[in-house]
Amino acid sequence: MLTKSEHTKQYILEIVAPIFNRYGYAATSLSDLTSATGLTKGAIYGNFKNKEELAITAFKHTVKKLMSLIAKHIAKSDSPIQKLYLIADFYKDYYKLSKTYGGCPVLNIGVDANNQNSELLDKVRVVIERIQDQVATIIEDGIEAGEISTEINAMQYAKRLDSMIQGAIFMTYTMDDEFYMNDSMNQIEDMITNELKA
Amino acid sequence: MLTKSEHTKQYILEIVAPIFNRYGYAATSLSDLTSATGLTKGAIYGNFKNKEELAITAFKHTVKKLMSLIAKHIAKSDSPIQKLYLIADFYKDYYKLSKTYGGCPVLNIGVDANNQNSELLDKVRVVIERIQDQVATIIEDGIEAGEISTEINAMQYAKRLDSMIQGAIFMTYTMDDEFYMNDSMNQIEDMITNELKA
DNA sequence: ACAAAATTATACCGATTGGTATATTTTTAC
DNA sequence: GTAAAAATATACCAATCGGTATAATTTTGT
Repeated sequence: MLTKSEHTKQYILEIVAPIFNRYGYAATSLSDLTSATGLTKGAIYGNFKNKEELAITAFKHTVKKLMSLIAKHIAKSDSPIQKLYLIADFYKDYYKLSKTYGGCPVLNIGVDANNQNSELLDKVRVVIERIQDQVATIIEDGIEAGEISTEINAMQYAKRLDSMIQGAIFMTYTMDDEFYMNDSMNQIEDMITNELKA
Repeated sequence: MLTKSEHTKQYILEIVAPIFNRYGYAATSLSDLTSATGLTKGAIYGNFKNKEELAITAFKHTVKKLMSLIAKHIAKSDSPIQKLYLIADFYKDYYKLSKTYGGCPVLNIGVDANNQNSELLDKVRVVIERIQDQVATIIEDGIEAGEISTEINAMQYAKRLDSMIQGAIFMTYTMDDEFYMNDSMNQIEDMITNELKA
């Protein structure tokens, strides 16, 4: 059974994570968090050392949820190349989905933390590397399974896909226009079909 | 001849623009600006109505400079398709270049202003649309000149290129790794050669 | 050179910032 | 049920926030 403070901790994260994600670290004040949670500074500082630790934990909290969702989506197929198509498919709904969490944490916190909060930036980098490793592993599995051309450099291709996805997320959010996400995912599907397929 | 306040205004923008660009609107305080410029609040508020107007003017200031640089680079050729190659070439040096200005203003201010400062966000959108219009015009010129396939939807392709470029900028900055920019520009060059060319 | 005008510096405003010490309340263990 | 412990609320801290009124300085036109 979870302790009382463990419940409060989760409750705080649930409320606070989208706020940090949406407004950024500096633009989020403690009073924003107390008024959103209905708790006082005493409760928050009793559960988190300071604002920075809270922001870092909140970032991890959101990433964990989103990673779990995409993992579940990818699991719909055992075929490596189908998993790649499923990644593109997942991101077609990503705008609506990530809005729930205050936007894409990798994009938002990545830009926000750059030249600002080296600890947070470090966490973002770790997440990006983990995502790319997972995609690269899928590609390597596809090569081994004979589904994907042996000419493909798995890690390079994973980075390329990641870069395209992040660009699509940025454009979709900034212009409030899903064209970018849809077009980019169509492009990625074409790449899988025309460049990756063995 | 420029008036005294016109000189001061330009001096303030020169110093202040990279700071807003790097740290974002909320994380930049007036005291950051006074200590960086060596001026006092009196001087700054004598030349700009408030912090927001200063941030907006600073954003326009940086964009104007960068747009002028890329325009000069593109002007090296009269051929539309060569202009597209020159755009890719320009961005190969963009990381080092934009660092001088505190990063890419479209990316940084775009993310920073989203759900935060609607006036600034609006300016970012205008800039993005202007850039895309210019690229689309080059593509259309290329189609008319018989250099580019008539199958190409100019505006759609301009948006696609823009999205890829912004993704590369984000990844390059966040990971502090120019691989992303180089790889994306190579990819764009391949697209020009294999998809666009008539 | 001098007065008028424009520009910049100083001093101050109330509000808010992140954070803490302590008091109060709630939960836990027996 | 009660005392100890844990968790939350309250009250307060110095520092800083954006902004302004006014004083001092500098530039301008003659």
